[in-house]
Parts: sequence; structure tokens; C-alpha cells
Amino acid sequence: MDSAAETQTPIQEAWALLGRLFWDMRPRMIRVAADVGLTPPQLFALRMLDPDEPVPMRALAAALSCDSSNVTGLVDGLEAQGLVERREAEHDRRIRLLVVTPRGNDVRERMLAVVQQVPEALQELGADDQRALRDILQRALG
Amino acid sequence: MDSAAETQTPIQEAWALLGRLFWDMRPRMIRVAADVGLTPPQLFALRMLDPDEPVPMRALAAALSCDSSNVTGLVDGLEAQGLVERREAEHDRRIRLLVVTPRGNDVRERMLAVVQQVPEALQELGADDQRALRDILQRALG
DNA sequence: TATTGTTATACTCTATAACTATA
DNA sequence: TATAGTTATAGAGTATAACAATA
Repeated sequence: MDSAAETQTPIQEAWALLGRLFWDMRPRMIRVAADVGLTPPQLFALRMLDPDEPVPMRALAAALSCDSSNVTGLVDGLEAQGLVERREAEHDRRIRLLVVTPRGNDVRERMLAVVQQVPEALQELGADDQRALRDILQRALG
Repeated sequence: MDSAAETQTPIQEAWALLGRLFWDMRPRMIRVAADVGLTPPQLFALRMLDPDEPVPMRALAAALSCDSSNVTGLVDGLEAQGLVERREAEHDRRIRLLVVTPRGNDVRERMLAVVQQVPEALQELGADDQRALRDILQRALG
């Protein structure tokens, strides 16, 4: 049994820890969706919409990594609750633009307030670690 | 308009960046599930099982944050493919223990090999940043 | 011809409630 | 009585294929 073969590199260890961190967010996501009257997929859809800029159905399907026929149903659900509206695009009448209603934006903001809550484990880091974490992630993703 | 009110703290920025990082993993998860012949929920279920230690259905339901009636269906699917087996527990005959078959473990390993792949953005970090990231996450989660 | 979105279809996911077997 | 798991049921998610409208 070669123990060296099973030794993870630092970044592999980091990735595994991040996996745990995000998996632990699952119950929170399920709960907040229910709290605002949405299913998790509907929550993700509303999350991807832009309150300031109408989004074509097509773009939402791409953002959700799913088929456009699926988006039809998700948007039907959101529209039935008055959270989004379909609007025709002026320059291309094939396209339906998704507009977040004021009520939809209210739900969206309440949902985001929970989703964006920093997990306790990260909040308990020292100020130096918190800044270092941000800096490293900005170098990687920024 | 008070711009200070919208300024994120370092850890809030970090959390937002992590959210992006994980959302970007979605297509990969959907693809690897299809590649090994599973749906995403089935993949998560197989992921949570322990190849060395049989897991009660109940524990799997808790790990997946879902109802136990749902686990029945997921395990039915995995069992139909010969990836897991239900076994009775000796000390308590109400409990069904889930055993990963050799074939199930093969699928599981192939799936993990993809899931555990470190995203390119993190791989491109310098060695110092990679170690620092691991160290910080270990302090937070370890 | 190609693209956007919808519909028809089939299957899976999911929770609730009622049930069986066991403790 | 309480717990582990299943079944029945209903509704939502999902992709594929076929379609209409538009480009």
C-alpha cells in the first residue's frame, strides 16, 4: 500500500474542503426556497434573472445548464406567482424577454439575503484569513 | 445613495466568489452523471455511500437532506443497475444497510475522479496561494 | 435554412400520508 | 409507542422529438 499515492496536494485538499462547505449549504437552500414559496429549481431560475435587464429564455436555459423546454415550465411557475413576466423583444419577435416584477424582486432579495449569508465557519476566521481568502479567490477568479 | 452600505466585507466577497466557483461546476456534474449512466440525484446518493461501511437508508436520507420515501426510489434505481445492494442489519431487522457492489464502486471511483478534479482557476494559482488556501480552509473547517 | 420558444411525451424526483414490520 | 422503510399519490423537474413562428 503506497501511502504517497493517496496523499493529496494542497490544492486538492482545499478543493475537498470546499466541496464539504458547499454540500453543507444544501439544507439551507432547500429551506429558503420553501420559505419564499418556490421549489429549488425555481429559486435558481429567479436567482439567475437580472432585475435591471430583461433576460431571454434562451439565456436562462444556458445559465441553468438545462433544456429550453424545461425553462418554459419553470417560468410558467414563476409567472403564475406574478414574480416574472414574459415580454416580446422589439428587434426579434422570436425572443421572449423575462422581466422580474416588483414582487419578484422582493422575493429575490429575501432569498438572496439568505443565500449570501456567509457560513459560520468562514465568519469565525480571523480578519487576516478573511482578507487572504478573498485575495486568493480574486486572483483565481476575479 | 450610500455606497458604503453596498460595500462588501472581505469575507462576503470571498463567499460570493465561491458561489460562482461552485455554480460553474454544475455542467460538469450533469455531464459526469450522464457519462456513468446516472441521474444527478442518483450520483449524489452513490457519492454519499461508503464502499467500506454499509450505510442505513435512514442515514442516506439524512445525508441527502431528503425524505426517506425518496431514498427508496433512488436506491431502487441504483440496485436495478447492480451498483448497490440492500442487506438486512443483524441487530435490528427494521434497518436496511446499503452495500456498494464492486461494479458500484467502479462507477463511484470513475465519478469521483471527475468530481474531485480541481477547477482550472484554482490549479493556476501559485504554489504559495494553493497552500495558503488549504491552510485557511483547514482552520475554518478542519 | 436556422433559431426561439412551446407542446407532447415519458420518465425521474420529491414530499405527504398511510401502511407494514420491527423494536 | 416509536422507528425504519415501503407504497400510493400528486405535483414538479427533466430531456427528446416534433412543431409553429420568426429570422
